[in-house]
Amino acid sequence: MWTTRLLILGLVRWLQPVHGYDVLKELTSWNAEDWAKIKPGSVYHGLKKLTTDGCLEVVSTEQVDKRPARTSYRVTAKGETEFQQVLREKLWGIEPVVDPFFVAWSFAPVLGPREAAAMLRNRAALITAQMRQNLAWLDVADSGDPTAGSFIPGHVQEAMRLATDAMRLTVDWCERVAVRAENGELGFDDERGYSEETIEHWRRHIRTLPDPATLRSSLRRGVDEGE
Amino acid sequence: MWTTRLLILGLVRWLQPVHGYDVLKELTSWNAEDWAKIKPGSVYHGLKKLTTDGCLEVVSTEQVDKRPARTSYRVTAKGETEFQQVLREKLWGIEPVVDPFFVAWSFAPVLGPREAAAMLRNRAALITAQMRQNLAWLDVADSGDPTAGSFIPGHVQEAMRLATDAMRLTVDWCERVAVRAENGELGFDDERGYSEETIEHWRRHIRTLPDPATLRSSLRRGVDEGE
DNA sequence: CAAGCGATAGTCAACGTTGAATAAAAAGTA
DNA sequence: TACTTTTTATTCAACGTTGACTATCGCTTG
Repeated sequence: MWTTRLLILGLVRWLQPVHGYDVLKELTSWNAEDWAKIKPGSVYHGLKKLTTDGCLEVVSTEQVDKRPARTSYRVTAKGETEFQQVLREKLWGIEPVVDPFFVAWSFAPVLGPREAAAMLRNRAALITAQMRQNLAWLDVADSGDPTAGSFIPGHVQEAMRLATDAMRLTVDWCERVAVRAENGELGFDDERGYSEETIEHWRRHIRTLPDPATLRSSLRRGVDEGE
Repeated sequence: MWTTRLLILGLVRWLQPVHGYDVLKELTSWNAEDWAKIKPGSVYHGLKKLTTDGCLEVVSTEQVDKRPARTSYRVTAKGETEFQQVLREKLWGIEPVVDPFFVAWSFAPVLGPREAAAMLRNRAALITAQMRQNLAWLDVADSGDPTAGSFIPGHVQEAMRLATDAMRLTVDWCERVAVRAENGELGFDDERGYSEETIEHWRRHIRTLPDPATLRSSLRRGVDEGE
């Protein structure tokens, strides 16, 4: 994906000279593994690919003691051009967003009206919880004393605000559609309803919300003294 | 991605017995290449993988004349179990949505306040146009005479409605943030503004909206007689 | 009637992604 | 002090994705 490549190129450009692990740490502090689905293995591959493509160059390969060698990179002129080019191509264009939920939702009629409604209400609850975390996060970012600065750039805060509003929308949608499902207005096959126990069974197998502590740790960097 | 696998499994389950090309055609009629980012190559691979995993089985391999042989599939008991299992796992759980725009947006400060504002307004315009197409689409689905039926299932219509509302939200966000960017409230570096010409240059290189005809053809199946 | 084009039906090599493995130092803990 | 866990730093084989390719049939169009 271009997202992986742009993210790496942009981070090297910003932090240069850097080695892979530092890029990785920065990405982790951005929580990018979540919202950009980028994994460690891809970062190292990306750095090597960008290098063979002439967008990055190796600054040094230092070895301290017996630890693994660290290779440092910096962007070349070609890399800078590609960065500017791709950044604008992606910002000025539009691209459909894939919400994996709606892939599964295509087959929602299989659930039948009762389970579908229960599922949607469960979803509303989960998303509401996430939304609250976002709101708390934005609260901290807002009220962080402006001198020390809350290290969360304004444009990132705005992105978070949009995400939060989108969640609110989704929650309302879930509740509205749950009602429609129950009322048989979506044409779901009534025969296939599942018992309360089945639903409880599935509910138990669901991954819970990401640990609030995880989220907070990614925040720590900016608000350490805030507690 | 699990989306590819579930989509294929679900479609074979629904259309069985089917061969690859028919699954492909169905996916195309769903416009799935857009909203699920699934490509032909992946479909054939997916069918083979699901077969070696014991979720599908080959019904027949018929050869008509000298045309390429068509392999037909049907789901096994194991496949049915996996379908039910995965479907619920994904519907009852939540998973972060990746909006590639926000990957690029991370580097928005590079644009400077002027280009950022112009970019956001351009984005608002593009998304507004898409939104109008969605609204027109929903209009047709709504007013399609209920006897012949508009062949667009209620739950799909609802999904489209949410997507449309999310677009409205995004458009407002773009316009609001454009103003903030211009007012220097986002801390973008002022030095890096780009001239009108540069902006015009980039604008010219941007992919335009998907051809309305494409969208309409995916609709044809349901509303052929509507024109 | 030949040429061209789209639909039919699928294969495959090249590429990107990812989980797992490696391995040593530093930090925590009993 | 001895033990375990975490952090540092990266490699790699296995797997999934994708664009490009093959090849035939049927339909239109000049």
